Amino acid sequence: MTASERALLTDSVHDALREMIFNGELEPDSPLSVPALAARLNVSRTPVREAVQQLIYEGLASHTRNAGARVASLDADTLKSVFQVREVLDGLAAFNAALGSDNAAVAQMRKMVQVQRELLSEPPDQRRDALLDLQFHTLIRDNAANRPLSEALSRLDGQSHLFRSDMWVTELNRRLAVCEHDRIVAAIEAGNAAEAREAASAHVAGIYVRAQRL
Amino acid sequence: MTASERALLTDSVHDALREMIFNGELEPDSPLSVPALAARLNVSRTPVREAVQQLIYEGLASHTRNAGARVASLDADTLKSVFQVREVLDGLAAFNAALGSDNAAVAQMRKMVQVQRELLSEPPDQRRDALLDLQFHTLIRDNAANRPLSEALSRLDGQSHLFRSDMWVTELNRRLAVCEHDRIVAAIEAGNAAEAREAASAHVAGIYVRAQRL
DNA sequence: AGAAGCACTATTGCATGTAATCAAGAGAGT
DNA sequence: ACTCTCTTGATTACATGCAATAGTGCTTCT
Repeated sequence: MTASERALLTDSVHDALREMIFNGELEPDSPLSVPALAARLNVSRTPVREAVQQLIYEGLASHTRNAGARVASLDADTLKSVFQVREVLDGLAAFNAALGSDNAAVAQMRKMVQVQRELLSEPPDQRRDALLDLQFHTLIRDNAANRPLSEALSRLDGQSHLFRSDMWVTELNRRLAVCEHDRIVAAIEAGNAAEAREAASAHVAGIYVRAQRL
Repeated sequence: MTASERALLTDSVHDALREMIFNGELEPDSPLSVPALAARLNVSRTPVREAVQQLIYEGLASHTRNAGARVASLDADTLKSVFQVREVLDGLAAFNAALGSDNAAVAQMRKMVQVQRELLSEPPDQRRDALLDLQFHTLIRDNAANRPLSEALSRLDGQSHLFRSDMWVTELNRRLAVCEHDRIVAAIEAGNAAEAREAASAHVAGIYVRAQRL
């Protein structure tokens, strides 16, 4: 046993900042002042600086020379680009998952969709619903057995979730999402890779199209 | 004019390290000791540390807790994964480029392929040929008008070029590469997006398959 | 009033100090 | 010879110091 299993400070800070961003505690375009955050989180500037750089790398923050970083805000063009890439990569992830998932993994997917379906009868909760959706997509790409793919998708998902609007919680979209997730899982369970790819791509495209009409 | 247009030290170091890695000066699995590199490059440890972290983000180095970083080495599985993702992303880039490239861009592409064709009559030079190939692919994705796509591809290209073997310089592969590049450019010039995607995907797949039989 | 210049403050980018930690090799015991 | 322990040396992870720089608000001039 290597004694210290304590997490790196940098990573804790990174997680904390991610959380703040997704919470809305740090809104898009908020400045990310290293000294201020260091004081707020009771750590020195170094781990904060490194965490902020990770955010920049992930596309969750942007940086300008000698002017520090701010939380990224997605303009319409970038959003479109992100979803265009997700369309093919989520498709690929589903394709691979259809070839590689074992029964346990499929069962977990089914369970997640089931949870979402049951929540349809309850009032919408944007945070919760977005988190569930994120977890579902994460589960699929984890079964794609392709690390570079997972990492790329992870960044794109993060950027997607920067864009949070009321649209995500309309009844129509919640129902459609469950329906589309169902189709993806069914294809994966059947081992039908081509269908899984098509279903996942269509799902991502659908999310984007529905986001367009606010 | 904002006075100082001098590049950030961190970025210079980052570029220097990339260069060393692609040169073979730093071979895969070489340790990246921050103090040693700092001394070698005559800068303090901070910019080196940050540059190394950028390499890690890019997938050009890997890191283990309290043990520092080393230059990444691609095992067969990872290489396969990288190429699987490149297959769809380079396809998407070509698709977009076919829709968005202006005449000047197409002319530049044509010129690059022409240069490669002319070099066929000269003896192979792995460094030069790999660089040309990289530039060609970069040119196409720059015309895809999709920043997230470019960034993802940039990382994957970097990882691809970590894997450098004699295979790249066989006569057969050089000829096939020119031929395939030609097909891509032709499709882009014709504005035939579907064909461009297919051509680019096939090209990437071809590179991988040929790399397999060493 | 509006523009231009200026001093001030906060922050960055880089340098360096330091305790904790790990890898590696010497030496002792079996 | 083999393993185990311990020391040694190097390195990381984090803290902090500091000069240079960008933004901010005030003052002054037109």
